[in-house]
Amino acid sequence: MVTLADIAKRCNVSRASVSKAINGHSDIGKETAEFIRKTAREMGYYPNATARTLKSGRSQNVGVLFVDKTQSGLAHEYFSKILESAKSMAEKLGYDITFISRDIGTTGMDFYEHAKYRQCDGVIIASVDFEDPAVIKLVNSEIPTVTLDYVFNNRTSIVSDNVKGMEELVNYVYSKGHRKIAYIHGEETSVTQRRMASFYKTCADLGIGIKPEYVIRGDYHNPKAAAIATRKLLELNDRPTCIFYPDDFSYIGGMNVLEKAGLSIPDDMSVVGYDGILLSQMLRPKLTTYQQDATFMGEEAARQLIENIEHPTLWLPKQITVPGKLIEGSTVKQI
Amino acid sequence: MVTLADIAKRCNVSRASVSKAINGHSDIGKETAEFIRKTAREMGYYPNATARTLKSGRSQNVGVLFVDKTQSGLAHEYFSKILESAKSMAEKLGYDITFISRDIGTTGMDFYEHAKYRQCDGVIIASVDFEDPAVIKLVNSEIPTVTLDYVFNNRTSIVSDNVKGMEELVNYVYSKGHRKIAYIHGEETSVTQRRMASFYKTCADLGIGIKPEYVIRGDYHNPKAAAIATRKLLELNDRPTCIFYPDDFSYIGGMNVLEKAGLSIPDDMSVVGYDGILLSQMLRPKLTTYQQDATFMGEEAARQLIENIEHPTLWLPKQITVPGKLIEGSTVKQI
DNA sequence: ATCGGTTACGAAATCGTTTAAGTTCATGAT
DNA sequence: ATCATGAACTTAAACGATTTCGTAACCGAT
Repeated sequence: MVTLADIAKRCNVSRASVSKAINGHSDIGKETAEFIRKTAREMGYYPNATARTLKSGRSQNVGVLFVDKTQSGLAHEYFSKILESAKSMAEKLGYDITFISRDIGTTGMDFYEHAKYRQCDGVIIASVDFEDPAVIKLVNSEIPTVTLDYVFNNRTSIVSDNVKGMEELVNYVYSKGHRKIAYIHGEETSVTQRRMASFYKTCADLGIGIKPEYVIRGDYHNPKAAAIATRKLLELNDRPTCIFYPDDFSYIGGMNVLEKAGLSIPDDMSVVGYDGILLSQMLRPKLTTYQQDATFMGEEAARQLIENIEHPTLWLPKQITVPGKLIEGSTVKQI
Repeated sequence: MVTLADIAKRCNVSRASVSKAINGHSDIGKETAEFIRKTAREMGYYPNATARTLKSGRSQNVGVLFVDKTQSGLAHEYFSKILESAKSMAEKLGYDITFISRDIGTTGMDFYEHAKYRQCDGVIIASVDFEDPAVIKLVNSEIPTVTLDYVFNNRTSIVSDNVKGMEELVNYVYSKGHRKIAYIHGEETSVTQRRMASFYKTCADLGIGIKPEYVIRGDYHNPKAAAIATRKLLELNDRPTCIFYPDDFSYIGGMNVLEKAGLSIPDDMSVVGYDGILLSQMLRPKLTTYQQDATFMGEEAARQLIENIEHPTLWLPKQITVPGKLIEGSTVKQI
């Protein structure tokens, strides 16, 4: 391994000068610096992140917390897209990405300790139980963090605009003539709360009442739960004319139930999803859904976090709401 | 931050003794060690991976190379499952996971240099272009590596048993009476080669000839390509009775074409997929497919890599073939 | 009393880099 | 001629751990 000392010896300068040349500091002669850099290249030098981190306290490494309650975190297109784009952006800005988990090996480290152990400059938090004390400890620590789809008031957060999303969907199906709208919602999370509130409010603003039995609990990314909920809706005397699913993937479960019941989509039942995953646009009929801009969210998370890391003084917690867009498929009939 | 020195001072011992106590070395008194550990706990000490790595040369960190030609790497359930399970296993064994990419920031590091820069103890390589010189450089370096679904003769590899998978699928549809079998295959990769070879061989063994026009190129994870290929097959005078798709996801494209053509699955056309992703079991009719054991593959990759890292002397390159299992859905008709 | 062998600990070097605090020397101002 | 200034380097001390070697103390055996 080529070290600064090797280059220093070859160039007849001190290690300090080599370091300065490599890092482009100002107090080094232009020619000397160039000569040193040229020699370094020739000798096949590349820096040692570990030594650099130890001395400087900065690792150029961001952690990601991506714990998966439902075992579907990474398998979920929405989250994997966020991760993928956050990774690309972080790399573009010169940072690597390391997964932060609890309890690596046998050491009982929590998230905060793990992040410190690896000297992460910051942490991106997504798809976790945000009420977990370990998550709260991390968020309240001195380590910069950015949360996705959850807001802590002292931190920057990137949230998909669930209010607007739900509003647009409701308005859309309303414009198609629907008044009896059912909503199969996901498990109790802040995202669900926001969507539900927006659902109720938009309906109220439009002057449509929603029967209590039209709002049923399902689960995100869970076609089976959606199937069960769909069956319940079909058993009602006064059936809805349109069903909102927790997300595109869970809609598959509902789709099967509807087809088995001999109901054609959208002629006998209209449906909408949420997420805008690739699959939804491959199904026939194409699903009407609200596409969240996961790519932008991931990029923005990385950008904001690194901004916070590199300019801690002029940083203020921001709440960034990312709009998506309604994708008009063919699953909502004009009535 | 609490350091070894702080603990040493508090305990009135040397830093060396603290290190020994923490790491459970033998040349330290039992009681002293216990006392030191207790004090360390009280003081809220946790080690600094960076310093440890710098001195010891071991980072307890493995890199993953997960480059995405098709932009679908992480979005692909198969690969995200592999990653997820490799991550869990690595963590269980005391290792963290860092993504290794080319060209972090503006430095022109290749994969090998990047891995060295971060002092990765080993690298898991999946879903990349294995003929990329940068990948080959990494694989031929002194850094332990494990490859997934690709074999280098000097390295351990974990490959899904594509030969057996294809064989079982062909035998299955043969047993259902099919003789005119079409195969829409993925892009040219070693996996495709293996599946194709097995497809032809199994058909030959069964004594069925395959018309050249029954074998068409599609793409992995690409419903549109599958749709186009499916249309071509439907235009044939002598249509196949069963179509093999590159994978479950791309089958969606074919499914739409078949339905639009008024062909019912499996009554008018039988189909099989590959992968066994969650979606395939949610569709109706349930897709007949070959489920790859992605979870085991990821775990095994981590296990093997860490074995190689920790016992380099008694290590030999291994090629581990992981069988999957046929999932009998309802998309193949008995004829 | 001496010797060899453990056991338990400490001193000090080391990993590769960064950086605060000098030092040297030429330059220009007074 | 003197002195402040600044550019260009060097020195040396960190950063937090690990690890080799050394040594003191104690044990039992001769």
